[in-house]
Amino acid sequence: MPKRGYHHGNLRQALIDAALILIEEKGPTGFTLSEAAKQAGVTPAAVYRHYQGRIDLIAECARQGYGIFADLMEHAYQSGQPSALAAFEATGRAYLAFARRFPGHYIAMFESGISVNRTPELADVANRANAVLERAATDLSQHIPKDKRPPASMFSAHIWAMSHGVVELFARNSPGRASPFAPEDLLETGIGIYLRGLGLIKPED
Amino acid sequence: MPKRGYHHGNLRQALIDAALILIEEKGPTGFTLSEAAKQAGVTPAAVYRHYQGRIDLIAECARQGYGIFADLMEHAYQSGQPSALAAFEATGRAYLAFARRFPGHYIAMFESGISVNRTPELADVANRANAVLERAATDLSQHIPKDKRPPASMFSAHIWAMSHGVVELFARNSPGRASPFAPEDLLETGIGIYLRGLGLIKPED
DNA sequence: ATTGAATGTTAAGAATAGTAACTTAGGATT
DNA sequence: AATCCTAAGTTACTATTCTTAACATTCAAT
Repeated sequence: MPKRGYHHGNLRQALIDAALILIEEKGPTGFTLSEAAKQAGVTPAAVYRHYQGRIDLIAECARQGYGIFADLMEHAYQSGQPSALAAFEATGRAYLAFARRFPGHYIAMFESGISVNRTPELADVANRANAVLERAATDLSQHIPKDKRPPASMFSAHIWAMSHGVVELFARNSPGRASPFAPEDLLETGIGIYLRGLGLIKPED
Repeated sequence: MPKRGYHHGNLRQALIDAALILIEEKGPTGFTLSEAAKQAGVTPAAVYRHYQGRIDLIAECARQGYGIFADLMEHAYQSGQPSALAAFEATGRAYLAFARRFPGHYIAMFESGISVNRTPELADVANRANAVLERAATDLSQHIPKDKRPPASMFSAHIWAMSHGVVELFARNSPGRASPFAPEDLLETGIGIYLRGLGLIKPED
């Protein structure tokens, strides 16, 4: 931990780190720019040297989050190759694992109200993540007869929706909405049933 | 519209109405208690005669939302009787219809970070909504052989997750995350494939 | 008519967001 | 090495918001 003089040295990232912790603790609503500045050991006004304001700070959290997310999904996809099914399932698991492991990023990305079209850069990295899932879906689609095959983008949208829904409803510590099942199980069984519906895995599992 | 004197007459509800519009426009984060008060034509301090603060105001929006939600789901369920499948599908459609028609309520319920266990009253009404979906799932489950039947609560959790995911990702005007499909189609096809996976509808549809 | 409770308002505090003007440190150029 | 430019902080200030406390008004029941 480098002793800090007048200049911080790495304030830009320190603010992100502080914001991520605060977002995780108190939600994207519940933290103030001043708090993030204090966490980083700096006056509130210093933040404006690096970000346009509070929202811009959250947007950068989201941007970094999408980057990590896309990398994880990509890695999971590769790890399942050459089996299209294994790759697909690993990608699904990676979704939930990311939400668990990077809650601050996840919230900034999906629960903060930041539009993904805020900047072209943000849109790009978000598309990259989306593309991995869609590719996994496309690969797997090949095993469905062409005439009964839903568009890969629809396939991937379904999976994304279920994954996101499980995360939002059951993986966050939403007291009261707790289901008796672990989110991982919920997602795995849900996707399993869905894939069976597409004829991609056998009835007996 | 009654001319307003010193006393408002129905401030409690007027604040809710104002908050719902503001939530819809600017998100649960983006509106201030003062704005809601101004909308209702009253000073900020007056709000505290009826609510403990901003969060409490949002919580009441959520509570009313759950009430409407449960009623709609209940009605949809009844409308599909006596067919378990029709009732189930109507219930699913009602979910999305509610999100579309009452966006402010929906956001207060699911995107505001309000815990459903904030008050016993809130928990009750939320459970009532949940119970409808679970009952629809239970009914439909009867058509699955007992040994291959997933628990109804899991079944309903899957459907809820997919519904919620579709709403969050594709039904809100999330620019950039727009899919080429209408949310209604996405949900209907998604649930259709899922039900097929359970053997509840025939392969040829 | 009087009184009490409910429902407003004004006034005042602390905190926050954001802006402007000033200060310091460090690096490049000479 | 001395100088100067720029990046990155600070302090100081205003406007807005949240929240409480004290005061004012209306309504309804005696």
